[in-house]
Amino acid sequence: MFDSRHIKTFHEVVSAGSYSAAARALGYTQPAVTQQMKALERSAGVPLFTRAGRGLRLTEAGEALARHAEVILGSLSAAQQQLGALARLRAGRVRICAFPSANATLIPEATARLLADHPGVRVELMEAEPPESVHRLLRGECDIALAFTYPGSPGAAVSGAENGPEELVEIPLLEDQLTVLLPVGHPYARRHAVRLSDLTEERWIAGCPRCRANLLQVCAEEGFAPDVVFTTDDNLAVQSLVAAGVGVALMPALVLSFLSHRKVTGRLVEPHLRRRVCAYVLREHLRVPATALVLDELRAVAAARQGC
Amino acid sequence: MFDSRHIKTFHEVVSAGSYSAAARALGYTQPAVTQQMKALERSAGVPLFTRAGRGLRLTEAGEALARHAEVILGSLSAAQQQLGALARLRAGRVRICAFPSANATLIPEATARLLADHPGVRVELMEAEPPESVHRLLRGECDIALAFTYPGSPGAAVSGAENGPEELVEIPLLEDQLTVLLPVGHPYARRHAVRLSDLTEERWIAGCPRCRANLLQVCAEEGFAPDVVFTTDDNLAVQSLVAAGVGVALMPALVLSFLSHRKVTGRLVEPHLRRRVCAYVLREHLRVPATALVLDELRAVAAARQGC
DNA sequence: CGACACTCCAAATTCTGCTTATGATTCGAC
DNA sequence: GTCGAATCATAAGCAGAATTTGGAGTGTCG
Repeated sequence: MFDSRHIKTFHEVVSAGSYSAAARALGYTQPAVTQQMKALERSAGVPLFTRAGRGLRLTEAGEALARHAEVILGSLSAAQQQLGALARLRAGRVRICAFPSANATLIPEATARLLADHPGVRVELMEAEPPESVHRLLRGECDIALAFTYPGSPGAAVSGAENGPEELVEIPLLEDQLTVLLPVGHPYARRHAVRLSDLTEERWIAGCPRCRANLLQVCAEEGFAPDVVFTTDDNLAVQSLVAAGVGVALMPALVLSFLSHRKVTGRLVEPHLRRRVCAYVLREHLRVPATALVLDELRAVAAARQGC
Repeated sequence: MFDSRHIKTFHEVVSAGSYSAAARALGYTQPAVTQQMKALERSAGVPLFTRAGRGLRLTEAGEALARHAEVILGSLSAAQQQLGALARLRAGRVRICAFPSANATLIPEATARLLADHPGVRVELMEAEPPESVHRLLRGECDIALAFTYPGSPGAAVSGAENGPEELVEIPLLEDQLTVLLPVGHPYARRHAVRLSDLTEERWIAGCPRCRANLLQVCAEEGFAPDVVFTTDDNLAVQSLVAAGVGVALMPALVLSFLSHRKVTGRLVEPHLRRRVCAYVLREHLRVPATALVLDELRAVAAARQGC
């Protein structure tokens, strides 16, 4: 097996025309080049050079190796260039798995920022609800998972049993305030904030399973069991159901920011309820430049939104 | 610049699926592989692997490098194979520059032997008279030069002034007896040997310039100046001229062996005259397997002919 | 004929890389 | 759940390699 350094030096010797010139070009001393070429000839088993007065001449084997050297150094250079592009964020692919409301808010904004500065980085997006997204991360099907957790719930992070092997890293992005979604004609629709305990007699519309579980829990903490008459994980359906007067619903502010219906309004709820939106990534993937970059953008976007 | 050994190990790790398996396959210990891959990731600037429980998974950069590794190792292997073929005499090209009578005798015989055992070796033949053939050798236009020298003449070897720089090596092949070519009707045509001093009154046909010079010299040593009525370096013409009775000629036995004319005969000459046929090669070229092989074959052919 | 440039040679130093030994971790089996 | 096999990471030690340094010979050019 030839040493790529020897090949490189050999190629330089051939194009420079002398050992000394090659040594100067490569930052070696001349004896180093002499020894490298000697080692190369040894591993080739055939002389490569013939001395011709002041210059040197290639033997048949030398001519052959010179041709191969072009190819070898070319493919080495191509590999180096491609990996360099990945390292310097001129290329890269990041697979994100997020829940629907993040896909509609954080992800597009972060992607827009990303493409502005690093047009070579590609994003692949897939959708999954919190428990599943982390599983996909652990299965290697995505690089970043976005999930939300309700306080008191087991937490999406460690829901995958042990997190020791894969070293799952949790990156808090924002605290998403929960609002109560009311039809505009509702008696509390003009209040600034609504006490949850004032809604014990309402009919409720519940969202995704974990949202529904959270609803039941916070109501239980307030001392009542909500009358859930409808359950759907389609936020648009929830909004329409509320508008139609079927019932009220808890709705994260993140979702409200991209839904709007003339007949519904979101009000802050007392006590303050919220869900934590976090990004998850395998610790080893933090060293992947493109992944780290997307995480930075997500953090920036979340911080900006938190500020509002 | 990637180290080709690292690329090879990386490729083995990818196909074997683990560091340990790659180490076993390559004859390394496991920590050696760990260090090599660490160094490779350092020079790549990007992580290449992600640990997935017992196995490992490639990152995007790792996938890219794995694809390049195929190409790199392929071209390295191709180079090694071609140089190996040259070293093991499965391929090779030898350029020989010889004088006409060698081209008609020694060269074909040696080439026949050569091709029998080493069909991959190619011979390129060019023709030149002794002074010129060595010059071509020094100019790198051929690998082996065949030349003849007459005793007492300056010698073809050092005729190129200094032989220090290029280290010209002289390899004696055979001692070529000179004969005198007589028409069959000549009074001495039946004698076993003819004394040169008996031919003082003959008309002479001279060959190439150096042959002519040799003729003049040997005659002078016998105390007479030959009456040269014709000069040509065409041996066939010489033979015909002798057959036509124009004169007599000195003719090396090597030439006689492939010329034959009913009306002429070659007789040994007294005193014994001969020319030395030698091969010349640059000392460095002795290490080129194909060149050395051809020299061996030439030596063998010459020795066989000498024995006759 | 002298000066410069190039190469080779030999020795010493610095270095990189491999190995051995040890510890931590994970997966499979009982 | 626990034991055992296997894997990887780390540290220390050592050997071999590669480079640099210093010196000499040689050809080339002015």
